[in-house]
Amino acid sequence: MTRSEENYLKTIFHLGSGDDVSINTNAIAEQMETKPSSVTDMAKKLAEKGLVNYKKYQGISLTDAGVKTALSIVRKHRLWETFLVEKLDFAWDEVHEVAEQLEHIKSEKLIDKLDQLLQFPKYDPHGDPIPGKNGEFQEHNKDLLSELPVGAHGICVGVKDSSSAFLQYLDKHEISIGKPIQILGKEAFDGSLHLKIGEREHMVSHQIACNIYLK
Amino acid sequence: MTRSEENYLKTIFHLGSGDDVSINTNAIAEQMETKPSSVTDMAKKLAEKGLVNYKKYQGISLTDAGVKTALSIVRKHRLWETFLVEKLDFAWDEVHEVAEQLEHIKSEKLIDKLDQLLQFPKYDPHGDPIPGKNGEFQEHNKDLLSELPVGAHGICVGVKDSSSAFLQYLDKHEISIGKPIQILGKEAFDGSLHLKIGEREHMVSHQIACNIYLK
DNA sequence: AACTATTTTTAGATTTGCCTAAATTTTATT
DNA sequence: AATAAAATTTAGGCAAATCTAAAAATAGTT
Ligand SMILES: [Mn+2]
Ligand SMILES: [Mn+2]
Ligand SMILES: [Mn+2]
Ligand SMILES: [Mn+2]
Repeated sequence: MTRSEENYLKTIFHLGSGDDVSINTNAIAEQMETKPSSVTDMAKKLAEKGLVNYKKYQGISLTDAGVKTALSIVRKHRLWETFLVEKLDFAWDEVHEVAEQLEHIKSEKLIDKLDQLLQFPKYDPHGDPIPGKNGEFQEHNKDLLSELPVGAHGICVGVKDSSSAFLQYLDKHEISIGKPIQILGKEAFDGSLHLKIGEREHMVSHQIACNIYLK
Repeated sequence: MTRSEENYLKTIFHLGSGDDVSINTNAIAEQMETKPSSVTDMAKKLAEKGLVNYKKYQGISLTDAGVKTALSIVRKHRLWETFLVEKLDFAWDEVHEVAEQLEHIKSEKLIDKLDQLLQFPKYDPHGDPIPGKNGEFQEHNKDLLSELPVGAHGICVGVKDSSSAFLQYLDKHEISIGKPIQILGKEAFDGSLHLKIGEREHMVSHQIACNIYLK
């Protein structure tokens, strides 16, 4: 399994939300910052190896073997991100790029030992579930802040957007995983929310609310 | 800097013992398990980038920039090996392969933080010195067991051969870094040594003695 | 249904790193 | 010094992963 193949599988997995939905060539190309023709080439190769279902012009989906492989890469990615934050004091907006590299290291023992060192974490620094050795994982049953009614309250358990810019915005406004959040009011005009975050009160735009998960 | 380029620089560095000795094309090819013609190709590329001195048929040596790059890769390799042993309970004969992959991860912050987590180690699990951020390192002033006279004693501070087979031999005979060793006698015929290792006595062949460093 | 726009695939080229086989240069031996 | 052996380089080619440009298929619109 080459690094490129692994990255394609992971991208297809994420675009399909793990289910075996059929994904567009263009969507994959955009996500991977490559050209559709390159995606077609790789689709053929992965189909050859039994990792994706591919019929010309019909889109691409992962086979069971493909899902299994994708999950093992996601597992590595999220374990490494957790390691970087927990053991090396990285901020949660600094880990993704490095984990993109580390996820391709080939050593079963390494990842098992890492899991053990971290005491078998269930969620990564962004609240995303970490698949176990056999691919099983527990997704929080969470809701987008933007979809909850006024008066709702809960604990922040994750973020949808993991970009550095968004995470730094959250840091600046002291929003982090584990923080209790209550919706005090909603602006009808633009959907912006009046929140109570811990002890403080804050206004956040609709766009922000669309990227915060509450439980 | 590609992974392949980094591996060539590291190999040239090791074959030249760090000095700017001129290395044979064939020696590099053998060490890297590749063909001499591939080495020639890479020599041209690295020379182009100012990392090696290369004139046709004259052998290859590292420039100052090349040494600096090689040292930074060696630093990463040895820090990762130390991490694997100290934090993930790998045996010293299991770390090299994985470190071969990890040494190519690109993140200055990662390696600095790893260094810190390990409390700035000076030597790796095989007794080899770990270069600092600026390439400086302290080599033990050590001697090969095979070159010491009868009666000599000291502490095992390193191994020359880091192969799994050799390290497992040492484990089996309870020879490890830090162990006191004394030469009780030497067999004139085959150069094998009668040793006191800790509290035990052992015979080791000349070949073994050629791969253990004492201080 | 016919036409247009979009998506997707094909064809052909490029780069990196490697290979084999042949040519060249250097080194060792008569 | 001539010749043989060994080391090294060149020439040409291949596979992976990408690209551009053109062709083909699908989807959307009058
Ligand atoms: Mn990530
Ligand atoms: Mn990746
Ligand atoms: Mn090593
Ligand atoms: Mn390497």
